[in-house]
Amino acid sequence: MPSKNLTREIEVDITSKHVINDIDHGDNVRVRIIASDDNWIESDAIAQLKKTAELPGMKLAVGLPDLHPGKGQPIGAAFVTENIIYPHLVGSDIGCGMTLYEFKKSRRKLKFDKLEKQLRNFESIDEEVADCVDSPPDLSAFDFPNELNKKLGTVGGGNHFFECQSVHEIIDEAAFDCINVNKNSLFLLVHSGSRGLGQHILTQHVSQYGGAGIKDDSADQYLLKHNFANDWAVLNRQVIADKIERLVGSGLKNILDVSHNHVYPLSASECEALQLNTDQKYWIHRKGASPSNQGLVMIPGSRGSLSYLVKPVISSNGHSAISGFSLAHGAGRKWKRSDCKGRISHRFTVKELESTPLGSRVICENRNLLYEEAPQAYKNIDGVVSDLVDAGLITVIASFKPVISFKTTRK
DNA sequence: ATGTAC
Repeated sequence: MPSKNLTREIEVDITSKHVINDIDHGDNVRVRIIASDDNWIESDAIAQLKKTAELPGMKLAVGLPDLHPGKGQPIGAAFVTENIIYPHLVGSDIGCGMTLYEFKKSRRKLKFDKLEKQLRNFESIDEEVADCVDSPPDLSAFDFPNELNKKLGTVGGGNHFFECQSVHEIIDEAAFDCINVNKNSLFLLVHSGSRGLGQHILTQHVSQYGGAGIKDDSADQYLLKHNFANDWAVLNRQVIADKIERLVGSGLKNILDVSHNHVYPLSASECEALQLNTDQKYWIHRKGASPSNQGLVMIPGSRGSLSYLVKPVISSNGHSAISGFSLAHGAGRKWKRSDCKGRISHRFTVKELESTPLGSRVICENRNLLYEEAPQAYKNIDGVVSDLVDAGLITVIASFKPVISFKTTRK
């Protein structure tokens, strides 16, 4: 693969703006986009990244190769702040992420026609499964509404999905061997989050404090709720897998779980790697960005393309500070949701959209979602992954091919 | 993304 010019770096001087809340932000903020010149990124997303970088206490704003516009702040971005936390930069789906499993039942015994039929029953057991989760999170600890736990084990809408996959190509044999899975197995990738809970927490926070950030010495309540939502999201993905185990009659072995919407403190060595004053406290906000400092990461493409299992590069001075210890979380949208129906419905029939060029099947009874999540609505994952490779942030272990993608059986 | 908001 030819080496490309990477990292368009923009220095934004915000010294004269926004002196609020006793937070000194006299230093320049660094705004960085990790993308090659041939990776098209919407100008709105770059404008949102720069705008967000002007928030008080901001030290570093990184756009990953899947950067695209969001609601006010961009998606596919990581933000390092000093002594302040911004709940709206985490967003409403706190703890949203990816979990990868290996089906224990051998691939030969998993017939795809039968598997599809079994998975089509996924939502018919929503209630009974949610009601018998072994140790449901204690919502009363924060006065959260009891109904929230009824969503445990549900996928949700938007870009959420689960997908059965097979190994397409192993690029790094040694690293693949370390994962201790069979290359002939079927795999399950689950993408979901904290459903109504994260939404509730953000709404509650905004109604109490407005859109401003919180100084971290008074952020305990938010952080406790945020951590609760992260745990809830991890459990949600686990319960989704439990349902699939039950429907398919195969065990599932967990390989990795990675959240891409959260805020966490940076360690002392990470602060040092970013050349930040270690007397202060620094926070990494990730909005649609995977951590590069927590082990292996799965970067899925659209339902019509490959997903990549990658190993973050650990540089001599720790994990890669250049990207704010973060990676792309997916391909990134190319088209706005509202544009998809108009662009796609006259080109493809529903039947055509229910399978993909890679031969996989799509379970999505909701017409709008079928258009909004069509492969054409997303950028090419290969370019996103090669940008991360060329930036020295990852090495690729293996690629995975979709077999069955599940969105919803509800109209 | 959300048992949305118009």
